[in-house]
Amino acid sequence: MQSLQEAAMRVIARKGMAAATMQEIAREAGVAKGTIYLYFRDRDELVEKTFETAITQLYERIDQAMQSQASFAMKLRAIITAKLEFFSTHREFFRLYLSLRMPEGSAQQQRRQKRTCQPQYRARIEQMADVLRRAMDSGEIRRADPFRLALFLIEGSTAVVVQRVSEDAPPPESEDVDLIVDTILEGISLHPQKRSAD
Amino acid sequence: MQSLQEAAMRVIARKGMAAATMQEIAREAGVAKGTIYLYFRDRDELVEKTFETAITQLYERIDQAMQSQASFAMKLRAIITAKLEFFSTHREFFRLYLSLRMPEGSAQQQRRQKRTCQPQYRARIEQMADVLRRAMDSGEIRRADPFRLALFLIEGSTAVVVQRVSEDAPPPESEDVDLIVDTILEGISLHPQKRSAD
DNA sequence: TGCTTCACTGACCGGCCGTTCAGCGTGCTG
DNA sequence: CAGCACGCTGAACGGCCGGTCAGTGAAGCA
Repeated sequence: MQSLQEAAMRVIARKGMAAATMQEIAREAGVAKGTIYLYFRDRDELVEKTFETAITQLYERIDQAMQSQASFAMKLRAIITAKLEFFSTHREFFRLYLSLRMPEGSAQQQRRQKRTCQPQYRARIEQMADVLRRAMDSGEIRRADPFRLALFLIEGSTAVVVQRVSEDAPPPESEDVDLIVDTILEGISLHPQKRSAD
Repeated sequence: MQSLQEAAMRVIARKGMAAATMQEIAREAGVAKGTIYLYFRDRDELVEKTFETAITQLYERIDQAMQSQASFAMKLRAIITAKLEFFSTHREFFRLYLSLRMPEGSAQQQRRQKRTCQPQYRARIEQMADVLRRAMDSGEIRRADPFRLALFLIEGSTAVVVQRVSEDAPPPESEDVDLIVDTILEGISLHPQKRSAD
């Protein structure tokens, strides 16, 4: 049920994955603990389904952002913008996202995670790597290992989102988007002799 | 005791933070569970001390790398190299490092983490931000929020380390160092009209 | 050899939390 | 109104795990 997933997300956002108990999720949703088990087999399924519902929304946003742009630079900007915007309207989801990116929890939980959440994350990196690969082929960016570049880019920007989520009044999204996109595209070096031509 | 910390690190590397039980850490160290409590007050103290011992080594390496270099570009390269080298000889430590960077676990554990592990991580970002700030003042790099840049850089390179640690035969460190340093300094854009002058 | 010390042991305890299920109320049906 | 279906409840259960402490045995000593 919708409201159970929302409750789960809120509790996880507040307490963290490990400390979010079924009891508290039930209380947050205004039902008894047993009720959750009418809709989800166990805790893992609740968490997994909650993750999937939310991450699918993020992916749709990003896919959309990607397809509607021509040049690599514009695609990159659109992707980063979509990500920052998504997480500023879905702050609740962010902590769950962070927890499920990497394998944690008991061995049993890890097996289930491997089936669903991890592949989702991996697929997203592969997708970004593809975008990079195509941009390399078309000569828009220089050649480098696209998978590692994608990792660097995605995790770097995730770190900025972590910071934004923890701030009471984060700067406008466009500012952080500029910081990320400019750094990736142009780097941070100043070349006095070359730059004087600008 | 040394060997208890090493055992803890190995078990956490194998099973993950949440699934690493005192029982298994004791078995790994070849002692009884109760023995651990002769040297550490509780599980949290064991984990915390283990983390501190290892992270201090990493910091020493990085401090050393930083001080022995003049230009920002060389400093950056030295820092990234130190990080990659450290984690390829201390793979065991990496999973613990990942787990304690960000707050997780029960509310009680989080309080303890906040006292020791989190500040360590935060301090490292501040340190990097300082290096960036000085490079901006000296005109070596362009101006941008140094703290966010530091976050981006550190987490981006951590992501590359995650990948390296999971690979059976990662490429030589220098290759990944080049990828990271070049991306940060010069970006990934190709500017056909400008580059033709190279 | 008998006594003391002390590092170490591991069975046990208590609490926590995911999971279950007998039972309850509500509303519909005949 | 009796009978039934059904969504929901929450006390109880069981397993797990961190933490404890009475006990063990080896080593040192007189």
